[in-house]
Amino acid sequence: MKNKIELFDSVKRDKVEFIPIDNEVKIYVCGPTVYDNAHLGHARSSISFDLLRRVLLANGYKVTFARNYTDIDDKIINKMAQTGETLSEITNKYIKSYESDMRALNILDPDIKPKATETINEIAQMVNELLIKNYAYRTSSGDVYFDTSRDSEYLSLSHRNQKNEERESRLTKNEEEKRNSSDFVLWKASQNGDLVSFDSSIGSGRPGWHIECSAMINKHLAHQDKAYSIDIHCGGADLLFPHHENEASQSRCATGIELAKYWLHNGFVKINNEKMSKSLGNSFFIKDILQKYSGEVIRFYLLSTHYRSDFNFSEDDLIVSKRRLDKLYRLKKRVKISSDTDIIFRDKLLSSLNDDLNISQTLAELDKFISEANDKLDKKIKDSNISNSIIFINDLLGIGGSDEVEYFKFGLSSDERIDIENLIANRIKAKQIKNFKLADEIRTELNSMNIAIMDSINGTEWERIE
RNA sequence: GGCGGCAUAGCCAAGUGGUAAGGCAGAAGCCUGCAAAGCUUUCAUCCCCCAGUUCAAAUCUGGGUGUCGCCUCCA
Repeated sequence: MKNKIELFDSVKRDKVEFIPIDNEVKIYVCGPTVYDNAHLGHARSSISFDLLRRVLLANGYKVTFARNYTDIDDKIINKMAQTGETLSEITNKYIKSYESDMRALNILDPDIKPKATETINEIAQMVNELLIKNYAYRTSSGDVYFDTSRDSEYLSLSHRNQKNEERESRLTKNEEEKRNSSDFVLWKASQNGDLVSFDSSIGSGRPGWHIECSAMINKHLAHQDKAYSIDIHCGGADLLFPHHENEASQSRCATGIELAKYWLHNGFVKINNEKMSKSLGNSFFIKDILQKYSGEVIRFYLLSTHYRSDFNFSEDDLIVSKRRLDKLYRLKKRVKISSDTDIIFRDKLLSSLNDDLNISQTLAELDKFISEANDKLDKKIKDSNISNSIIFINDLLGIGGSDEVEYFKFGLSSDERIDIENLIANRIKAKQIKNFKLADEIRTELNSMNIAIMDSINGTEWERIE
């Protein structure tokens, strides 16, 4: 018997009990379009659904987790025109960079990482299926559009109404033949001068954006004989419409079954209370922030706010958040890692996360655990569960797994470390001859280098502070 | 214009009917040569405003204000 898990389903707009379709939980996350480095918004999304995955695993579920790469897109083609690089040169570069960022953030690697360019056949098949079933039509240029008026369930995902969608009329030249303004492109036929095109059973061209996710899910994950193709479909809140609406619609029409049983969306990362985005010029690349703080510190910071809330990023708050993580590592320094399981603590951490990933309560339990563990160590009460709990924390939250000494020395060169160690050695000598004035001067000097020191019976420890 | 989110202490942030978790900062104490770290205690008579339902509301209902977002590519 599994514990009860509740998740907020964006479609039902309510918390609902999670009941998997089958023994194996199938999750699909909309991944990045690989035309540039990943920013903090990508980090937030990845961390949110990495937590979901870890929570399901900790509850004893078998999970198959897929995250795609959109590696064919107009923005990539624009980049090709700008830089003269080939499609794969650009996409490989940014996929590599993305995966490096994800590793730094301690994101579990997906089981499946499909690419649009490796799914062309399946995309063409699905488009063809939609054409045959008359859910799609060709325009004179050869483009294929999805006819949204043919799906009575269209807009049921995002709860919009058709009238308002139809008021829009921002049509490009190729879109003038659309039957409905909300119709979207499934396949763009090759035109003279196109930098990229693929041969397929429906002719030469390239896929539209939405169709790739439907095709990838169908190829890699989907149940064929259930009420839903997959259990959980995740992505940023900005993808709910039109991306997920369109995905759901075309999948429903092509396969006859609903795409996902649950839809989860994470909130935005904001800067100065505005959504972080390329167009506003207020986005931060993950790799740039990694120069200054470890991936684990960034992970912990982004993890600390509930995944559905908007997250207002500030470096000051990041530092405050780090101080909280520091405590876990100071505790880790005090204990030797061994084994055994504290079932009660484990259940406490997990039960709050089982309530729509309530991280805030989980972290309160974590703080309590650290405080009680320190108290026991102060009082020399033996508790073999402490070290084991730290291991569980890392399994569940992806924090606390680094080396506890190295953690406090992030970003310092070996020369700098030697200087610090020398100063500390001099201070210990001064203390031994009771020259406290000199000892305090050295401590002040270390403080000015952003180094904090802690005397203990085991000698002097030091930490880099922000 | 349509649809939606959010509004809790100096800051960050849980809590969706039973009388305000947790973290940071602040204050006091223990410890320390002094510190730091750690531990203990303390720190919102009140949850944007108004009205209503209820024995009881931060939590439900109605109205209002502010703010962010989706409706074009976006995690």
